[in-house]
Amino acid sequence: MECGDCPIRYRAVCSRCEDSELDMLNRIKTYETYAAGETILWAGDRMRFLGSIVSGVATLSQTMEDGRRQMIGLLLPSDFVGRPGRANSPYDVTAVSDVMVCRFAKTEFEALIETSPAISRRLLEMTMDELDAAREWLLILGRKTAREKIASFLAIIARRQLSLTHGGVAGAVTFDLPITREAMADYLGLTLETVSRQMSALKKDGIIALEGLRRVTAPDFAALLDETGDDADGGMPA
Amino acid sequence: MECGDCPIRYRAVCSRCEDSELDMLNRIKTYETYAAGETILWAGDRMRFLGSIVSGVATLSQTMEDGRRQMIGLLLPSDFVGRPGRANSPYDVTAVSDVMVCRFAKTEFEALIETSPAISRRLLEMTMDELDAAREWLLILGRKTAREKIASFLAIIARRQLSLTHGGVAGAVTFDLPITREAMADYLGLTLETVSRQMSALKKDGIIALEGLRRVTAPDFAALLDETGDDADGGMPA
DNA sequence: ACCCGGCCTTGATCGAAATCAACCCGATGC
DNA sequence: GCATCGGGTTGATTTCGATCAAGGCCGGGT
Repeated sequence: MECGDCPIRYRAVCSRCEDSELDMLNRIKTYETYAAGETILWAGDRMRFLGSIVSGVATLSQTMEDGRRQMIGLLLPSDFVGRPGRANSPYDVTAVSDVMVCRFAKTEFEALIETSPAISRRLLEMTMDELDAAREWLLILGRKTAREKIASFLAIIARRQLSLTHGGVAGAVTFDLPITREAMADYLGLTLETVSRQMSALKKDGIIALEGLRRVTAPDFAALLDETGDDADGGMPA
Repeated sequence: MECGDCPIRYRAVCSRCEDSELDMLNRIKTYETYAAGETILWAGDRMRFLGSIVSGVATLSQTMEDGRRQMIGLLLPSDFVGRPGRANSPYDVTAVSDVMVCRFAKTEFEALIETSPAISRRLLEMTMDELDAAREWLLILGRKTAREKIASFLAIIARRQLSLTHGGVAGAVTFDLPITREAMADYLGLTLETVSRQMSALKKDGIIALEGLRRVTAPDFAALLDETGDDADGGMPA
C-alpha cells in the first residue's frame, strides 16, 4: 500500500509502517500552508497538531525579553515538528519561505504511538538525530570563531541539501542558503554584520564564490571543511 | 515485582515496565565502577554497553584538535548513557568523581527495545528531555553574557539537585558544584578565568555565597534567576 | 522612469571576554 | 618544618566580535 497522496510519503514518521498504520495516518492528516514570514506557532502556544514539513523552510527559535534571539533548529522538507506528550510549544516556529505542513491531530497521533512500535521507534531515531545535531551545534556556538562558525554552517547546509540528491560530496559543490544573513546570525550567535564580513572574507580567500546573495559555490569542498576547525575526517576510525 | 537490587530501580529506562521486561533487564545488567578522572569512553570508541549512572558524576564532551573543548552534557545519577542503534560513541565520556554505572549489553538491550514498547517509549521521553536541555543550552551559549551564563548554570545545577529532594524551589537554596571551574568553563564556552571572575562578581553582589570552593548558597533564589536573563516565569501561561 | 524599502556590505569605534602573568591557598608528601 | 602541586583568584593587556553609522544593490509598486 502506498502512503496516499502525501508528497513525502510519511518518510519522516513512518518509513517502516504497516498498512494499517498508514491507513490510520491517512485518516488523521490534513495539510496546511503558511506564507513566508508567518509565525506557525508562538512559544507557549498550545500544540494541537504534530506534523512534518512538506515543502519550504521553517525555523525554531527562542527569544529573550530584550530581543536577543537564538535559532534552535532549521526545518527542511521531511523534518518533524512538535513533541508528542507535550501540551505547549517551547519555541517559536516561523515560516521562512512559503511552507506546507502535513499535520496529524495530536491526540490521535499520540494514541497511534501507544499502539504502533514502528512509529515510536522511528520517532526515537529522529529525535536522537536531532539531539546529535543540537550537540554538534553546542560545540560550534561555544568554541568556534566567527569564521569557523560560518564555514561550519555552510558545510552543514551543503550536506543537507546535497544528501537529498547525491550521496557523497567532493570537489566543487553549489547550494542555496535558505535564510537571510540576519537569520544566519541568529543561528550562529553572531550579528548580521559579522556574518556579512566573514562571508566576504571567505569569498576573498577563494573558499566560496557567491552568485547573487543566496547561491553559494565552494570550488573545493575540502577547503571549506578545513575552515570549520573540525577533524579532517569528521567520522570515526575503524 | 521489584526491580531487583539495582539501586536506582531502572528508573531511567523502565519506570513503567512489566515483570517480564524487568526480568530481562535484570538478566543482562552488570555493574562497573570508574575512578575520578578516568575516561569511560573515548569519542570514536565502539560502544558495547548502554546503561545509566548509579552514583557519581560524569561528563560528555567534544574536543577539537587544538584542544578547545565543549561539554555536551552532564550525567548525574539516573541519567542514561549511550545510544541504541549507534556503533561508536560520538563523544568522550569522562568520570568526574568516582562513578558507578549499571550497564546493559548493547545487543540484548536493542533486541529488548524491538519487543518492548514501554522501554522504547521511555527512551523517547528521555531523549526528548535531553533535546530540550541541549536546546536550552544553545540559547545560553549563543546569546548570553558571561554573567548570565554563570547564573544560568548555577540555577540549572540547583534545580537538578533539589528536584531530587524537594519539589518546588524558593527563598534560600544551597547546593554543591559537581565540577571544577575549568569544567564549568568548558560547559559554558568561557575560560576558567572568566568563570572565576564572574563567580566573584556574583558573590560581591550578594547573589551567591561560597563555602569552600564547591558549596554554593543563593540567599534569594529569585535574585539568582533574575541574573540568568530568562523570562521571569520560565514556563508557559495557561 | 522614479522612489522606496528590504537586505546586504563596509568602515570606525568600543567593549567584553580572552590571553598572559603573577600570586594565593589548602592538601599531600618528605 | 618545607617543597610541591592542583585548583583558584586577581591584575594588565590584547583581541575579536559587537555596536554605531553610512552607503550600495536590487526588486516591486506606481
